[in-house]
Amino acid sequence: MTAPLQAIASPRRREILRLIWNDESAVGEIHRAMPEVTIGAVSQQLQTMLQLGLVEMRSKGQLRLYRAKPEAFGSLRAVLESMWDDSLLRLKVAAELEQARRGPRAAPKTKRKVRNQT
Amino acid sequence: MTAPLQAIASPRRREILRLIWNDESAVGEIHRAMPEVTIGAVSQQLQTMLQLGLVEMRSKGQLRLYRAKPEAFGSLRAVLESMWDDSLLRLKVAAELEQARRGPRAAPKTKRKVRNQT
DNA sequence: CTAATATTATAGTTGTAACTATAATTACAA
DNA sequence: TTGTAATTATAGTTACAACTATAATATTAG
Repeated sequence: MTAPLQAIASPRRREILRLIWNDESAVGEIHRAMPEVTIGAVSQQLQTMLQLGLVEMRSKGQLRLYRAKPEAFGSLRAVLESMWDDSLLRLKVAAELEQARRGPRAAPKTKRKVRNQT
Repeated sequence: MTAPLQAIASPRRREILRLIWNDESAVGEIHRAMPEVTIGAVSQQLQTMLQLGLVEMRSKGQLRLYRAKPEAFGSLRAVLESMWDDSLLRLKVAAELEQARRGPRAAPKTKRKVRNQT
């Protein structure tokens, strides 16, 4: 789920995905819609999404035709909907909160925090 | 719509949001659930989301109680769903593609590309 | 007032995503 | 073969998000 999330979080990847959501396109054709970046940048983003299984590719002559795989975004959709609708999730969250209240075990004051834990 | 998207794209912010999705919590209480970062980091993320209108805050004594605003994520949900369901959007995207095919105006070869256009 | 607690403000550090430039690859055509 | 077009690979750069450390602020209690 986190892969499709990262994909649509980037404006550039959203732009690319919209172009190949319904029809396949060659890299150069996609690039024509966003001439403010190099074609290499477009190719890189496509490679990334290909590795994540979010798009598919087929060769045709010297062209590489890319197409989005909407199915790959289904899990994201499900999670998003659950944030509002799924009462079971709400109970789960409430339980976790309650547990956090009960076991507060303070972090040691002298502990050196690790950096950049995205 | 892009604001809530950025919010849920970060694992840390997702973690925070889940904790205050149903009930309000003080910063210190939220921090107890993620002792691997400093409380300052937690406060910063809350400030960011507060500015974006994704959470709300009220003071109670020396505490600041934060709570998520699920309504603020509604537009995101709508956009996500439209990616699959809304046939009107599909037509729109197809039209844009068609336009891109017709007006390909090549980028000048010598043009120095601007960097880091996220 | 001072002290303690909770949080925020601020400045600095760092990892990484998104980019550029350029070389290498691949497919096709003359 | 040589040449051209399309794309990818690679190495380098840069902006920024996420963090740390620490100082400042606010609230309550004694």
